Amino acid sequence: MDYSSWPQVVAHIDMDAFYVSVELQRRPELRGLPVVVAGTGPRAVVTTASYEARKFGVFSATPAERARRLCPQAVFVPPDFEHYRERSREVMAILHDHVDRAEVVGLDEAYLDLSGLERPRAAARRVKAAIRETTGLACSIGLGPSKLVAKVASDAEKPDGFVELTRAGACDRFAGSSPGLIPGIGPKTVERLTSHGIQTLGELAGTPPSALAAWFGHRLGPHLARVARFEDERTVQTVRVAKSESRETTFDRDLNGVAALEPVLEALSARLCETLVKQERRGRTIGIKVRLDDFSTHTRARTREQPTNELSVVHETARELLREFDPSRPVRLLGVRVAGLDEEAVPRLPRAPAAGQLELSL
DNA sequence: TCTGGGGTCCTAGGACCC
DNA sequence: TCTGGGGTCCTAGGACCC
Repeated sequence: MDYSSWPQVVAHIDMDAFYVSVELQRRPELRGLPVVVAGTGPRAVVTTASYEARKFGVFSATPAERARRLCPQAVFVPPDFEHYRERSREVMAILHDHVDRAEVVGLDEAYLDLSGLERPRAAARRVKAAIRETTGLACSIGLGPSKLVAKVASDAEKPDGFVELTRAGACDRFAGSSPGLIPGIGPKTVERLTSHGIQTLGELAGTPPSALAAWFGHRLGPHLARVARFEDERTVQTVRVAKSESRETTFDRDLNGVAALEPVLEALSARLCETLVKQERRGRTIGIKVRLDDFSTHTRARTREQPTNELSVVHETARELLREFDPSRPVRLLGVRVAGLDEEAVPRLPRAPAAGQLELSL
C-alpha cells in the first residue's frame, strides 16, 4: 500500500463484544454459550450479547424480557461497569504504549493516528497482538485514510477482524450496503432516504448534491453527499473535554405526581454533585429530564449567573423546574443534568511567565 | 416486545443588543 | 418613528452514538 497519497493514516480499534468478553474471563465455563449482559429490572435492556446469543436475534438495546423469550437458554449476567472501566483502562494503556496520538471513544473503542509511520499496517497489527497477549481480549481493527473509513472497516469483519481500505476501496466495497452503515446515519435518516428512492450507499453517492440539499437542508444534505463518498476530514483528537454530566433513572413502575418524584430528584442531584465536586467541575446550566408513560421526553433548563457544583443549588433549581413542569401523566424516567461545564477539568497549574514575557503580557 | 444510561451535535425560535 | 440585519445567548426537542 502506498500511504503517501493518504491525507492521514487512521486505525480504529473496536473491542469485540467487550462486556461479554470480560465476563467470560471471570466465568470461563460460559465460553461457547449464549451469554447476555443485561440489567435485572422489568425495563432493563441488553447491554451486550455474545455472538452465540446474537444468532437468536439478541442485540444491544434489545429489551431483556424479549431477549429471554428469544433465547431462553442464554446465561444472563448483570452489568458491572466498575469492572469494565478497569479493564478498559488496561486496553487504553496498551494503545498509549504503542502510539503517541490516540482518541478514546467510550470504554471499548479508540482511534489511533498512525500518520507518518513507516509501516502503519505493521504497527496496527502489533497493537492488536499486544491487546490479545496482555489482556486476553480480541478486537477488530480498521485502517484507512480517515476516521470514517477506519471505523467502517473495523466493523466489516467482526469479530477479530483486520481490514485495510482506501477511500475508493470503501466506496466499492459498500456501494450495495445500506446508508445506515455510516455512523451518523440512523434509522430516521435511512427512512427518509428510502422515501426518496435511495436504498444503497452507491445510490446515495450518485444522487446530485443539489437534490440532497433540497431534501435534507443545507447542512445535512452536503454532509450525506460527502460521507457517501467516504470523504471525511476529521482528525484524531487526543483530548476530549466533557461539556455536561447527568444522572437519570428509569423506574420499574411509573411514578405519579411531583411528591413521589422529589426524593428521587434529590438522590440523583446528590450523585451528580458528588462526581462534580470530586472532579472540581462546575456548570452554569441545570436541567431536568422527564420521560412520561407515553415515552415522550421533556427537558427543562435554567442557566445561572455563576457555575456551580453545590448540591443545594443544583437540587433547588432542579426542584423548581420539576414543580413548574408538573408532569400531567405518569413518569417513567427522571434525570438531572449540569451543562456548560467550565473548560478546565483539572485545576490549572500555576505557570510562571517565561523570562522577558512579563512586560509583554501586560 | 414497549424501548437503559450517559453523552454529543444540530435546529429553530425568541430575547436582546448594536 | 419605523425598518432591517447580524450576532450571541438561551431553551426545547430530536437524531444519533457507545
